[in-house]
Amino acid sequence: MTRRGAALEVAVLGLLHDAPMHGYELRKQVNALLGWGRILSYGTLYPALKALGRAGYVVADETVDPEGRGRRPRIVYQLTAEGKEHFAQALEDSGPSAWDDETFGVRFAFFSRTDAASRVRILEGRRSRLEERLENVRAAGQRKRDRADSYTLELQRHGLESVEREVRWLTELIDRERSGGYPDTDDGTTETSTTTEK
Amino acid sequence: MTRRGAALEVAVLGLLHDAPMHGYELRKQVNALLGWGRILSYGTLYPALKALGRAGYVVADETVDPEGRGRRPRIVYQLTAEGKEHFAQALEDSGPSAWDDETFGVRFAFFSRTDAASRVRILEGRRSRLEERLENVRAAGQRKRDRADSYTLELQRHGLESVEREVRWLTELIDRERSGGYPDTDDGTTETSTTTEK
DNA sequence: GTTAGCATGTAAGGAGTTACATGATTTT
DNA sequence: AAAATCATGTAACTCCTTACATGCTAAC
Repeated sequence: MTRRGAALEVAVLGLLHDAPMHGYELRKQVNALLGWGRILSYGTLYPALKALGRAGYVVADETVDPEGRGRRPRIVYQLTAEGKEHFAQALEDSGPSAWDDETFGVRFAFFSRTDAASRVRILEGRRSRLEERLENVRAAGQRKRDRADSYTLELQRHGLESVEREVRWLTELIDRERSGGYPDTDDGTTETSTTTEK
Repeated sequence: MTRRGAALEVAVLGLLHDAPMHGYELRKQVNALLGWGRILSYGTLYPALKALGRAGYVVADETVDPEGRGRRPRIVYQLTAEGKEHFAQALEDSGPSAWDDETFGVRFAFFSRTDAASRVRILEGRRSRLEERLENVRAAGQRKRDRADSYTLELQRHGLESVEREVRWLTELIDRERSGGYPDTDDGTTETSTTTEK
């Protein structure tokens, strides 16, 4: 299956895994994570939270009056055990859906919770995806059927360079992963045992 | 107005302006233009062409049997006078909608049909948009409420560098536009000094 | 002769935005 | 006192993808 809208779900689950939060705060964190232009609206977030609740992955606690004052009660969401389980499983998925433009960033942001083997698979998958694109664009550049004024060419040149740059970045990261450059994840949630065989 | 789905419309109109085409060919050209990942489906293209037809911007000619052989008739679309008019007007729009991630590339691709003043406005608008983003991300980096493991940091660093790189690219292009055989007209936005600090 | 590419569409649905609606709290 | 920001949602709509449906033509 690997549904398409997985990016938001993973982001929300991951952030709530870090710490329980209410919607307003969550939105800001998600925007920082997905960031770079796309801004998540409440019209997406709240329904998504409800769906996550129906699925049993989060629970909504209406925290009344945090400190003694008459503060408006805010609805704080937190992960259930099922939610943690589901998140862990989502992080294991290192297939094509993890290489998408939209998804990759989020998956990368939670790499410290992802096992090293999956990390390398995702990075390599992403790299081949980009190399494939380069291949196509370069091939298209050969056969001259397409429009080729100087601006289109300039745009293509810049795009090509950007992608090449990201490929080099990925290569560096892969090398670093292989040589164990990153400190190993040691948060409490080390898939202690039993869990999740497919 | 400035509808959101303008990118596809401008792309189609612009490509048909270059030369009449049938849908299948058009799709490939649009993909080359919008390219870099997103692939346009027929489910989007054909309804869009119908809508453009209803709006009076294109006409569909069913070319029967191009050469003598019993070839399947293909439906060739071409711009009407209204379509050309509408396209020209769309190219004049150098407001915020032309600075979007999705739109900017398409608008840039048709710069050779855009007048020089609009070109500069679009490039500058795009640049300020990106600089605004940099500002926000850098500010967010200061206050340490957000998650900050090494991977998130690495992602942010790379994103920052990419955007900075695009800003430099835009600056080069703007300089080139200004010096490129264009007498310094009184286009209102004279920031001859002051800029680029900060 | 069968696979790959050419060619044109429709129907259903997903993912998200905008605009609407409402009100409390904090800062200036 | 006003403005900004906090806080939570709903309804309508748009853009686009996926999957379906159909059939021709070129190449291997």
